[in-house]
Amino acid sequence: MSTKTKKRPLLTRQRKQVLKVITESGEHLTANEIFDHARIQLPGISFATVYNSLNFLKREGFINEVAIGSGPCRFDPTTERHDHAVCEKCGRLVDLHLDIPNSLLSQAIEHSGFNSGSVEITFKGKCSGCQGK
Amino acid sequence: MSTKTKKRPLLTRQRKQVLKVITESGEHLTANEIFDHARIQLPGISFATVYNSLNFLKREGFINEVAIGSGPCRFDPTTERHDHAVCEKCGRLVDLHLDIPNSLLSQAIEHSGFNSGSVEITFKGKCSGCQGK
DNA sequence: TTCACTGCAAAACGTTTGCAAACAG
DNA sequence: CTGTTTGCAAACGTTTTGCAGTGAA
Repeated sequence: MSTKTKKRPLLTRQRKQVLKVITESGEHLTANEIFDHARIQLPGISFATVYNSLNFLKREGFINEVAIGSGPCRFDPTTERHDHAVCEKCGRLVDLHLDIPNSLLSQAIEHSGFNSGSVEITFKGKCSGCQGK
Repeated sequence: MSTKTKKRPLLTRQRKQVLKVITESGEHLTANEIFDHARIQLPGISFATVYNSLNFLKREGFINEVAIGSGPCRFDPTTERHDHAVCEKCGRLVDLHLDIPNSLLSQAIEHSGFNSGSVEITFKGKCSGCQGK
């Protein structure tokens, strides 16, 4: 209930660049890859700043983090609710937009005892390139 | 289609112990926690062997790996299809058994272009202990 | 004997942190 | 001036690897 001034978002040059890399890539990049790409236009940027920016952007809701297995996290510019397909063979990660029935959401809330939240589906299968194997 | 002898499972003492710890804990332990617990009954067991065993058990389908955020992986003795609820505040992880409509599975297959696979739901919300915050 | 598994230590990897300098308000 | 962010390097926690020794068939 405070009337104090909100902490403002402060999108610095570095943070903007990190966000831009993620948004424009069309993929789900790792922190390392984001660093490499960001460095092209901002040669002085450091690793720590990339991680710092990623945490900031995550906290402020500009991006999402996607964890798969024990490997590095990937970052997703799509913040609206959506799902993922992961290839069990090669680890390929693809966005999906599935229709979640309301019954499923209420079932999840009921079974977990958690407060209302969001549902995310991970579909594990074999991508087109790995089907034969 | 081979008629060759299958590689036998080879459940050694160490691997059995790791599996036992995971199965009997009722939680989703990290590799570190599994090591600590396994050491009680098998004092000589090493870290590397725990990881080695975890990879073996994973590969052979005895356990599943659950990744959340950038933290350590957790291990799940439930290998049948099921879902998870993760608390966004404290990271608590709970098993769920939700009814997945067939339409959702076929939608996932269709949208992804992947071969048939399995669907896993992650429900993100606030657990009972974190609701007020 | 043979071959896979274990234990140990060290390395590799991903991520975070401490701190001084740079910067914005 | 004050507080935040940056860059650098070093630390940290997690996971993997190399290799000699052990143990089971």
